[in-house]
Amino acid sequence: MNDLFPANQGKKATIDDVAALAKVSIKTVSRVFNAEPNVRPTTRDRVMAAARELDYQPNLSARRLAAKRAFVIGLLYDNPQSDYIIAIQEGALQICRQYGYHILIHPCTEEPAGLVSEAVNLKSQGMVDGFLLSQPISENAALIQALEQRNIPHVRISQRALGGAPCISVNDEEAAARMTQHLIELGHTRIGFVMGHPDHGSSHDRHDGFQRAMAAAGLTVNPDWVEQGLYNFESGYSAGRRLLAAALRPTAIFACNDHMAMGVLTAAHEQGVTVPGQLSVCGFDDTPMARYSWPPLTTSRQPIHQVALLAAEVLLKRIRNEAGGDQSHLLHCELVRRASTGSAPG
Amino acid sequence: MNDLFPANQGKKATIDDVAALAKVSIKTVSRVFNAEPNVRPTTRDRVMAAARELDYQPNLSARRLAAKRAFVIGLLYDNPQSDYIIAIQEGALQICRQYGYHILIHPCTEEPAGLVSEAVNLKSQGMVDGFLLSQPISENAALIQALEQRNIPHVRISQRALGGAPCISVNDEEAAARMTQHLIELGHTRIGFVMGHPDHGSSHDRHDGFQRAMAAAGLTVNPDWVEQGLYNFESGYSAGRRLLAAALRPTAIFACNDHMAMGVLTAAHEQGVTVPGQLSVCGFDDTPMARYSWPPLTTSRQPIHQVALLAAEVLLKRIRNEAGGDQSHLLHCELVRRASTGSAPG
DNA sequence: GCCATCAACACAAACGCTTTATTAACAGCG
DNA sequence: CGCTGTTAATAAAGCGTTTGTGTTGATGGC
Repeated sequence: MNDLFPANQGKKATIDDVAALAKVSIKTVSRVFNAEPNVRPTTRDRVMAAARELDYQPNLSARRLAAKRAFVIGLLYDNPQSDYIIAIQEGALQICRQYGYHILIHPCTEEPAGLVSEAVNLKSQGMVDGFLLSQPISENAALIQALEQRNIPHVRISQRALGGAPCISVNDEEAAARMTQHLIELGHTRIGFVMGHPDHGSSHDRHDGFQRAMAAAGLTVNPDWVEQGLYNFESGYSAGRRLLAAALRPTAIFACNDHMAMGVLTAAHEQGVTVPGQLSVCGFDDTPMARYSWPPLTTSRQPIHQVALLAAEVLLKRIRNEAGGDQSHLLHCELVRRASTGSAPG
Repeated sequence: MNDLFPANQGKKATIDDVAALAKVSIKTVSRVFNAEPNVRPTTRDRVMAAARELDYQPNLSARRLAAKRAFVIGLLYDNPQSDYIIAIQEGALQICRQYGYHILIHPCTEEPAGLVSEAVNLKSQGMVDGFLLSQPISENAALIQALEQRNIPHVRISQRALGGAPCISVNDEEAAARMTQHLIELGHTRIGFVMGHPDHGSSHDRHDGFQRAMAAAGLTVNPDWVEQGLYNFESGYSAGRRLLAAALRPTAIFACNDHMAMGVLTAAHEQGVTVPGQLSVCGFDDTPMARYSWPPLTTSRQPIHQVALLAAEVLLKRIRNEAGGDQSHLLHCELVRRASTGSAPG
């Protein structure tokens, strides 16, 4: 800490102080701080020196008022999975810091009724410059339409194209097919599937991938072995119980996310079914939990961090009218083999 | 959606428009919107009606500049546990919304070197009005001192008193003693303990509680059965392996948090030690994961949500100079019995 | 009926920056 | 050397609030 006298006489320096000390007009100081052209290097240095000496910090409120920009992006989400949200927050923040922006979080835990007006107000009050929409709220048509109609910059993290805004997607279909193929390669033919929440686009994509891989291997999907889940532990648990209660039960269960896979594992443990001896179980997402379960869960790792980086970058470029502010991106998952999947019994 | 023409001719209404329509001065409009006294009810109604008609939204940037308040609080944290942070964010946000404030997140994942100046800048730039400090950064002496020295409002979530700011604490010592007592009541006398990260105050408090309860029951703490951990799965796993490798091993292991308890569970599973038949395991925190482990984990539920509510409320009162802005609070945990603890064998 | 009191409101000056014109400096060119 | 065009810097006008100082009309005590 070399700032023994950081609060210079208790008064914060303003742009006028800097201009006076550097013997230039305030506009020139503004130019320097906004990296605008038409400033001679020598002048620039003089301004910077003066700013440093006065410990000058541009007042953000004033900048915002004058420039009509907030230097803040809003992060909208209604996903209850902490790990996912935290990863998105961290990734987005990493980019924001590079651009000198900040993040305002806006979880929508309650009914989405007031959500649209809340979001619009946030923008019209000058709180934020745009929004990053995480799944599944990024698939809310009313919200997207409202943002689009008012020209509010936004970038969506979603598997579904919706409106004209850029969209950062993960190829869930492909990854689910890859996972199914992994089970098939282990010799499984009786494969059960636990679907995710029907409102999430990802749930359908993963199901599609499963179906495609099964068909490609010439295997039939037994409808009795396909259960509807809700992306949470409880739904996975009850789906697991139902699947394991069948007269002829599957030798492998592919749950659409890790939480449900954990539920399936618990159902198996309760009934004394060994994993992966008698039953292989796999999930999706590679949540931290997947490494800590017993046995550790085979799953598919989403590049969440990468998604967040891209989403924030595209949004900021969009806000700042830079190139690349309208590009969508498609990312891929990575299969993570752990101990919960093994060769088919018999 | 009843706002078919929300953007009234595309131009946002200002306080002048409202004043003109209501036939009062802008100062009066300001009074109404800030709930200040000296406005006749009839006048107030006229202003509100005009505001509604024009869909007036006070411009926050202008308010901030003029009032020198940001209507935003910063949330500082360096805790890697997503569930904890998300819970804190949600609780704090709940209170903030009541007061019309917002939250700016500021995780400090890297070295805390620049942290102090970052935080101070955030305040001096007018980005935030104060800070909510979560564990363990709330125990960073340099940061606390800097905030205190510059009179930056802050509230700490921590077990350790530090400086003069209000502190929201959880009685970890008591809860750990209660948990230990639970094991003793189940007949255990050979009880192992996995400590948390030495930098976290909570780790020491929980250890103290354990020691106290053991002493109170006339049991001796075998130093061979006390392992140092780091509050993560891996450290719990290796501590578990060491404890289970002992010639005479404990019949119960109390891990200082759920992550480490999961590690102990995995170590037990690997060695074929049945839980809770041969070994009881308990954790601390009641993370969502604890419900989903096998067997479900006995743990101690921290009132995280309550902590966040209180912390935000005290901070906002402090910022707004209301009563209660200097009160510290101490909350209590709740023992959550699940299947991972049972009677001592033999 | 007059002066003090007070509620209710008007006016104008900040707040600290960006932005739009505008002027000054400076080069190239015939 | 004067003309033009470009670059560097200035002056002044907002941005939409809050806030301090003034002003007015109504109330009440004597």
